[in-house]
Amino acid sequence: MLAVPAGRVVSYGQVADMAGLGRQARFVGRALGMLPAGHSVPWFRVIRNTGQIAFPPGSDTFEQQKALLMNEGVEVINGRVSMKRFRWRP
DNA sequence: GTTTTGACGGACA
DNA sequence: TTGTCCGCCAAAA
Repeated sequence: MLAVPAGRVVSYGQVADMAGLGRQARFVGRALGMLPAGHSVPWFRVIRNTGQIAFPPGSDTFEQQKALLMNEGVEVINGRVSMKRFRWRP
């Protein structure tokens, strides 16, 4: 499921692979953008493989996601999530 | 049926 | 680890 633990972020490819889509990460993004307003999917925890948010800095969605991630305890710097914390053990 | 864009991924510097 | 370039897949125009 798209249930990602709080304080943890997953890349689109991760979700795609988990959903069985394979390398269709784009499909995931499209599906998320197609989600209604009352969705129960933590889309804000879904970021790119590079650790950068899939939104241009300054966008409303970007700020929203950034705030949510920071709220979860994820370090968001310069519109980028410190994936060093998700690579190997800290 | 063909072309373009996209909430992307992986490799190289 | 971060930044940049190329390439892959599917949906929309």
